[in-house]
This record gives sequence, C-alpha cells and structure tokens, in this order.
Amino acid sequence: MIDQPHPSAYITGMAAHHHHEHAGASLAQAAEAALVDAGEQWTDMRSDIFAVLATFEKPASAYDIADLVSQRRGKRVAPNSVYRILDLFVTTNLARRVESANAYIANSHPGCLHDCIFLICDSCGTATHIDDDALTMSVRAAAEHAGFAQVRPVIEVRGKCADCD
Amino acid sequence: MIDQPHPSAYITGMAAHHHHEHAGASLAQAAEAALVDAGEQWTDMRSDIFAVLATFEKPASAYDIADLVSQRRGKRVAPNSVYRILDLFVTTNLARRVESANAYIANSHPGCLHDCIFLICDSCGTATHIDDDALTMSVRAAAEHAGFAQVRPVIEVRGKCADCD
DNA sequence: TTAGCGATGTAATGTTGTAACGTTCATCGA
DNA sequence: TCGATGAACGTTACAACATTACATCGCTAA
Ligand SMILES: [Zn+2]
Ligand SMILES: [Zn+2]
Ligand SMILES: [Zn+2]
Ligand SMILES: [Zn+2]
Repeated sequence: MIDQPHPSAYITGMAAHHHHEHAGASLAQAAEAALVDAGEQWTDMRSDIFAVLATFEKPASAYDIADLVSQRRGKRVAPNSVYRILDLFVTTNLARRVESANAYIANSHPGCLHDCIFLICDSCGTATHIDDDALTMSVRAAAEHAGFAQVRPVIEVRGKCADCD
Repeated sequence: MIDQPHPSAYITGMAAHHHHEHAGASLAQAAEAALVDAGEQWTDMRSDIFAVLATFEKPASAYDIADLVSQRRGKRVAPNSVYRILDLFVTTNLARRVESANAYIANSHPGCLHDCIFLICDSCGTATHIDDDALTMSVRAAAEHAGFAQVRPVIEVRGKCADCD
C-alpha cells in the first residue's frame, strides 16, 4: 500500500470537481474513510494525530503535534512517531506539508485529489487555501513541457492576510 | 537599505522582459552590479559566497556553502555568517531560497525582478527554472483576490527531470 | 504454536536555523 | 589626534526540524 496516485488521476479526476470542504467531525470521518479506502488502518494513534492536526488554524510542526498528542494521551509521544504518521497522511492525501513553513495542515477535502494553493500569512501564520484547477494544471503543464515527469507542484503564497494587512 | 521591492514593480516591470540568463563571470559581475545598485557593499566574503553558490547545479544548503567557503578561504566560516549573507542575497534578488529543499540557488538574472518557477528533480536534485509571467501573475492575482497583500509566491515543482525519468 | 507483519516505542544522531554578543575596521566630526 | 558611530564579520550557544536503527507489542496465517 501507500502508493502515490497515478498522475493521470489528476487529469481525469479534475474536470467535474466539487471541492467540498469538510470540518470538525465530518472531516475526521472523511479522513478515516479515505485512509481505510487506501487500505490503511485507522488506529487510535492516527485518529488522535489527525484530530490534533485538524484543530490547528495554522500549519503545525511535527513537534507541536507531538506535544499536544502527548498531553491528550497522558504519555509522551515522540516526534518520530508523529513524522511517521504525518508522512502516511501526506501520502494518502489526508494532510499536506506546507514547505515554506516546515509544517503540516489537515486536508479539508481528503479523498479529493488535486493541487491546492496555500496562502500563509507572515504575520498571524494562519493558512487558507484556494482551489484553482486551471491554474495548477497550467503549472503542471509548464513543468511537463520542460521535460519533468511525475510532477508534484508546490504552490504557496506568503503575504499578509486580510485581517493583518 | 535592504527594502523589499514594491509589489507594483512586478506589475510594471513585467510587460517587456528579457529574462536574460547570465552564467560564470558574467553572472558574478551582474550580481555585484545589482548588489551595489541596491546600496550594499560587494565584500570579499560576499563575493566568495556568491561564487561558491553559483557553482552549484542543485540548491545548496547554507552548511554546504559554509564548508566550501571555509576551504576556499582556509579558515572556518560559520553557517551563521553564511545565513546572514544569503538572507541579504535573497532580499536583493541575487539568490533565491528553494523552500521545498531548505536550500539556496543563485539567481541567474539578478536585477531582473519576477517570480520564478523552480523545477527540482527528486532523483538528482538539480534545479532548473521557468519564467512564465502570465502564470505567476495569475497566482499573485488569485492570492490578492483572496485578500492577501504583499504577496510572495513560492512556486516549485518537484518531480523527475528529463535525464532521470 | 510460532513465524511474519504492521504499528508503535525508544534512543541516538543529523540537519537546518537563530539569538546574543564581541571584534574589527572605516568614517567623521570635535 | 581622539572618541563616536555604524557596517561587516566572528564566536558561541542553542533551538527547531528531521531521520536512522533497532526494540517491542499484538494480531493472524501457516
Ligand atoms: Zn477539491
Ligand atoms: Zn494574518
Ligand atoms: Zn527574467
Ligand atoms: Zn534528475
């Protein structure tokens, strides 16, 4: 298990797309469904880590998560274990890594395969995300035109959010 | 000194744009000119760090650079010092930070203000770059439409380059 | 039963980034 | 000449992020 989705899935799956955003219990449920669907187990540890991750408004570092999960379980959970599960989440599309922040964010639409554009505020740290398939497909196309294959776009925009501006 | 260029500079400076790529001595010369133009000094240390940075085909970590510059000077240069100067380079557009690699790359067209799309090969690590102003301006526009200001796009594509594919 | 396997625990270590403060050197006005 | 100022760089220490290797536990197929 834990295979990367085939690139073509992006092409075909993109045309008619809802981009339905989950939140709260609905999100956890969708995440569990997506993980099980990928042939992976929804364990207590994974459930806790996802729950903690989903409470964050800002991208959370693995260490942030480790601290909170440790509290929640009343027993130290090492960053190591958190990284393992975050990697799984990223691979199965339950979470995204925000490269410009060395941190992770829950995917508000697990099971929905597409490239997201993340907006991260330099002041307050909050992250929101835009779905613009035309734009992200153009980026993919440009990279592929340059001879790249198996592309994975990283599109993030740093700046000041409306509240902090 | 060391001011961020005003966002509007991107708009106005973009229409008629050459995207001339420098290399080797020409690049170092262009970098020096750009730095001096920004009101900063072109010191021996900065010259050495830029020279080392420019030899890399792949994004170079500050520590990589520190090692090579230490060799070149026959005296230990702490990563700290390298970071200081890399930050200056990034601010003045002599270098770019590749967020998805925690590393830096010399800007092949210093003095030329625009967003670059970096392509980084997951296998060999080499980085190339595409200039597609229509695309990058669309990303800026999307972020601004979402209420973001002073935006700084981070557009990178991970994948397999033509050689490694 | 027990061999295998997936998930998690533990410990150690490696890599990347920052903070605080000291030294050197050029410039400049008194 | 002298002391003040400020930029560049040095030194040390530490914080934050990430990986590696190996151990343990519990489940289940042979
Ligand atoms: Zn969607
Ligand atoms: Zn904000
Ligand atoms: Zn250009
Ligand atoms: Zn390659």
